[in-house]
Amino acid sequence: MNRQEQKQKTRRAIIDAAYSLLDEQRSLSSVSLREVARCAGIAPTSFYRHFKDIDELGLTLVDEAGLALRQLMRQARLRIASGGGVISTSVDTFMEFINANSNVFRLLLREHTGTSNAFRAAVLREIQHFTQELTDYTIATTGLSRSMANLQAEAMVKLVFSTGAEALDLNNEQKAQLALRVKQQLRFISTGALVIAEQDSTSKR
Amino acid sequence: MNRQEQKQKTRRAIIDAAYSLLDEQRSLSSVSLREVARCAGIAPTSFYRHFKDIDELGLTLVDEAGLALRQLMRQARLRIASGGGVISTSVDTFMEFINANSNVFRLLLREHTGTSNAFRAAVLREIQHFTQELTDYTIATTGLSRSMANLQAEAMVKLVFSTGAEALDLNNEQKAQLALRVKQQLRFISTGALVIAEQDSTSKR
DNA sequence: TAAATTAGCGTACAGTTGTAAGCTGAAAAT
DNA sequence: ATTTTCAGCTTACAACTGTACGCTAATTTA
Repeated sequence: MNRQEQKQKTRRAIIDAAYSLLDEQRSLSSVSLREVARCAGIAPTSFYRHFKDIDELGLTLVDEAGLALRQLMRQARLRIASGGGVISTSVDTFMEFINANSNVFRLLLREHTGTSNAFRAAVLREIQHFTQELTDYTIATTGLSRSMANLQAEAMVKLVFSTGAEALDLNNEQKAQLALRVKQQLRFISTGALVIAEQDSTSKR
Repeated sequence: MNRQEQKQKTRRAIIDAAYSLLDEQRSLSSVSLREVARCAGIAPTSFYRHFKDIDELGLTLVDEAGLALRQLMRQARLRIASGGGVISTSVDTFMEFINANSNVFRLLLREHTGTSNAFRAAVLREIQHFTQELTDYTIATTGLSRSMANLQAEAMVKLVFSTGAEALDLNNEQKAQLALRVKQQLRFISTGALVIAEQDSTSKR
């Protein structure tokens, strides 16, 4: 085996070890370098051959998590194209993501309100990316103004993330009920934005 | 001075010390018993005369923070009674709270998505309390059904908390803009809920 | 006044942490 | 074939953690 290949493999082992440590009870800031190293099967000091800090590893994890989210969005768009309501399909996709990658989503949630400025900023960037794409989609499909579409998208993303956080602690049946609730709530936002946009445009004439 | 009084005073010192340590960079789980003791001006072991754990202290903090929130809600209701829109007044009150008690709000935010089940549950209870009162208020002022009012209130609370989290990192001007945005978004929800409720009732006839 | 209670302290210990220093052996470069 | 590079190791250390144990001095109780 190549030297570079071997190094990449170890790097993967470190990243996977970190993910596996991020269960319900642990956050990035409470995971120690030695613990990660132990779990990855390397000596503590070997960690430095791959990352400068635990923080550098953390940023890598956030980036990977963000990438997973973006892939999720693409998947959702594909499903919409092949029929099914926008809201319903998006929520279902999101919920599936949370189920399948709960540790990844938990990471984003925790670091979103976490103690590291760098991590917070990184997560915020990912969420804004998320919002941006939803804004564009909204403009294209509803003809709303950019500012209105952006307001609507932002509200929706915040609501969905907030609901996702709640879903993490629930069983499957409760998750299904929660999904129904959030779909209805998203319809409130979408309908409200539409009505208010109409009001604004007619009152100006 | 009484012995009990003295003990209460020290207990306060411990609690205040913990709050003062909870700045942008620290969370409850990263604050050590020794650190709190040091900051409160007592010996590490004296901590145990007041709390069994660091966790017991944490729960006390969450409870106090929740109480502060409930007081905030009462204050907001008073202001609404003396004129001013419900939404606008509530958001302004909330934003003032975040400004004046940022460490308290940060505590709630962090522990809401944090690593301790007990803390998460405690924060969740406070938020549900918050939602419940808004639901009742909505029923009383709009005549919406309980289920619709509850959906609306839940969405609003999640949106406001989410926005509050974002506001923590911003300067005053940005906060003001954010407040405007969230007010508009809340109107989306309120209007949408109303319209959909009407649609539902007419379609049934 | 004598006895009991107790808030707070000092000492101590075992366990953890991050990371500095230098070694080894195998892969890569010359 | 020889040298260089470098991923991973072992050892080591100082700093920090939670908390057990027992003492002290002051307040409270009897």
